[in-house]
Amino acid sequence: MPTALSYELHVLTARLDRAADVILQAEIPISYRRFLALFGITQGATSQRELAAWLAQSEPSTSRMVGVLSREGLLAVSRSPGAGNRRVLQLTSEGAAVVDRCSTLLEGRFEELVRRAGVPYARFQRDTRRLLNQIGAGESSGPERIA
Amino acid sequence: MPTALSYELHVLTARLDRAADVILQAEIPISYRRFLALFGITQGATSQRELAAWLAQSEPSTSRMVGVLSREGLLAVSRSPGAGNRRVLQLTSEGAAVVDRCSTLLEGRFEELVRRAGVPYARFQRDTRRLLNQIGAGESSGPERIA
DNA sequence: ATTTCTAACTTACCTTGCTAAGTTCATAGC
DNA sequence: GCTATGAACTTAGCAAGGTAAGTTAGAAAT
Repeated sequence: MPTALSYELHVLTARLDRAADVILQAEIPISYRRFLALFGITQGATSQRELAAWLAQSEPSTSRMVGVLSREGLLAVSRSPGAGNRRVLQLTSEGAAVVDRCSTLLEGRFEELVRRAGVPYARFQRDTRRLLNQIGAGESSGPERIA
Repeated sequence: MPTALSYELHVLTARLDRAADVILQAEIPISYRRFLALFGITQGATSQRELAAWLAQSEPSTSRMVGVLSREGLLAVSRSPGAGNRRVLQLTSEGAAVVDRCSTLLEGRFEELVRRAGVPYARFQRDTRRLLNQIGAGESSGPERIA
């Protein structure tokens, strides 16, 4: 897929991620990826498997991320009896504060970028979602499972 | 930027990359990232710095990738006298064959996905490029420097 | 009650991204 | 000729992605 578009999409998201990292770390020592994991919990992911699906990543990666965030005191991990081997994920108050602060820092930044680029937000979003649905067809994972 | 769109873009490119990996490794033991590095050379990158710019990634990452590809015999690295510390990158015949084969495997796959999703390719590409130009404003790197 | 199955999670190991701090080669100034 | 500067690349070390294979807790089957 060295089609120009596919390559350009890759570069675009790589740059967006780095930009988000820079914005966050100017104020809080947290990476965008870690913020996203915490954010997923506020979006309804309550187990590691659900969080992995929301983040669209593998379970081992999510397991490690949960370990890191929990060791940093941003996340509480517990087991609820009678629920198999499942872990219950909850933000600590510190974790919730971090999510709030980060959300504020990033709030509107992307919309502003899209506006300055002269791209109609709704249209680009619709196109992106169509592609997501198309490529995700056949796989049951993804954010729609939770949201 | 936990804006829905920014998150969705991230998920989309992650899935595209994995899909490309699956397609390639079904036939050739090479990752999409390695293919992309080789492909960059066919697109005009002749030094590691240029390749890093084309791949929109850091020079150390590119340095390591070049080392790997050269150790695998896909890439020839040489110095040309009087050119500073610069390395000249060239595909070996095996490397060129790999690029050809991979290009064929991926050919049209992305366009097909876009078509099936009902998204107008040209429009989505134009939008993506506008966003790229906007976020890249101020940075001189990127494919346009070479292509 | 013990065995078996399944879901959820972990461990081990590798790839590949990044930054910060070195190294190397050629040129420019003295 | 010798030193300073700058460009290109490397080394070291960490972050975070992936797969394959292992573990654990409950449910199901006999």
